[in-house]
Amino acid sequence: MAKKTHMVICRLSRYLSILQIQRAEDKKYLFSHILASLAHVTPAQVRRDLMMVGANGIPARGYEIANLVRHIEKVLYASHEHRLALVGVGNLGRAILSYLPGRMTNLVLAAAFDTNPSKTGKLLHGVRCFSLDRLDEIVKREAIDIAILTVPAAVAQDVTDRLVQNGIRGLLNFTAVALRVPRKIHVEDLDVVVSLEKIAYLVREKA
Amino acid sequence: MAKKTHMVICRLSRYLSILQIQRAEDKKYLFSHILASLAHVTPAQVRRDLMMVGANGIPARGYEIANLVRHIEKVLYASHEHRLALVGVGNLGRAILSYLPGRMTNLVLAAAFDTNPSKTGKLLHGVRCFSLDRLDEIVKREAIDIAILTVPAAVAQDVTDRLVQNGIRGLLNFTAVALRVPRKIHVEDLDVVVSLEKIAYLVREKA
DNA sequence: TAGATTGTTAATCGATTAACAATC
DNA sequence: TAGATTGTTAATCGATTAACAATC
Repeated sequence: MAKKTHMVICRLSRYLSILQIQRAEDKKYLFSHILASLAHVTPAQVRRDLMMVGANGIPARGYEIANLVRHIEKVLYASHEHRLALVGVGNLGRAILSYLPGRMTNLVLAAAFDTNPSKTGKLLHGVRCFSLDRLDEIVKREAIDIAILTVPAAVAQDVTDRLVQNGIRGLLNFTAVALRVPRKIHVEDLDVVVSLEKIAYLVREKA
Repeated sequence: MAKKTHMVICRLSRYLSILQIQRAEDKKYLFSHILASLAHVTPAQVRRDLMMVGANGIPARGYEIANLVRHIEKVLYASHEHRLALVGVGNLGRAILSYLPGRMTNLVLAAAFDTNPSKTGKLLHGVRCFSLDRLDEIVKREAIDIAILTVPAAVAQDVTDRLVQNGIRGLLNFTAVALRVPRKIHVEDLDVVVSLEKIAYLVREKA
């Protein structure tokens, strides 16, 4: 299967939520141009994305929704469970902890880490919080393979190194730091300030 | 000036923070390949980005840091102030409110909105929180042109419509909803779940 | 000058778009 | 069949990479 870019994954995720609504309304088939208008993309884009995941439509009838959902879920959702850790239970970390549960399929928040003793040992939104000292031990024990990094910038690289050493393979980085990781590790940067600066830039340009 | 993509803006932002550290260490000039290694990109990439913002280097000496900072800031930071509103002071909204102040240049958080009466009227991290009923009035009065959307998915489109009607021109969308907006409005989607699903997908693919 | 840098140019790669033929 | 859809193909566009000439 070909590589999927962020945009494709993002669109597939969007299609899926639309399809589930359509299915709830007892529709069996859906035309690509209907799906396209609901997801705000072009019909051709929809068809290409769906071909990519291996789903075929029928001319004059469209795509079978149940079939489509199955195909998209196969690509989007892990066949096996991924186990996640959140490192850094500050304001942002807590917000993510409260937001995620129930919104993911086959992605399990298995642990949270923080240095603050007032947080460790507690259960936060159903997730056990451990001391950062125990990172190595817990990451291995819980077979965690993806981490969400919401620590202060100053310690971001150190924490990353420890995570990588203990077998982490994917990283969602909320810090503004350019993390240095081995090639095999996938890092996704998500900086709110950068996004806002980009929006401000585009707003000025379009004016 | 040509269009700048998200990646360019992201890199420029990264260069800037590195340059400011270098300047603090009293360095006057910096070679592109040094900057490149610090930002984890190729030297050619750095040079292209810097040419794009109109900065010129000197062979055998490199780029003058002060000059460079000026050029990047000119592109990255607004010449005039942008005023932001945050709509939806839930867990995520609060986290963003606490995170942003002091991290932005020429971007001012002018107001927050929520329906919950226990939050309205208060000052949250230095930002006044208003009732959602007063959205139209306040957005106009405060000349807000960019909004951060952290409301529940169910009301996202409604709130967006009201924001657009009152002159918002850029939108950072944290909801999973595909917002329908006029062409002139720039929407940036930032969905944590989608990012995690992408990471999980890439982790599986690389395995 | 020699060496290491810079800016420039053409080539590559990926994703998107547009035009077309095939299908029910 | 006719009409509206689908899959396929070639063309376009943008960003990145690689190779080169110019500069201090």
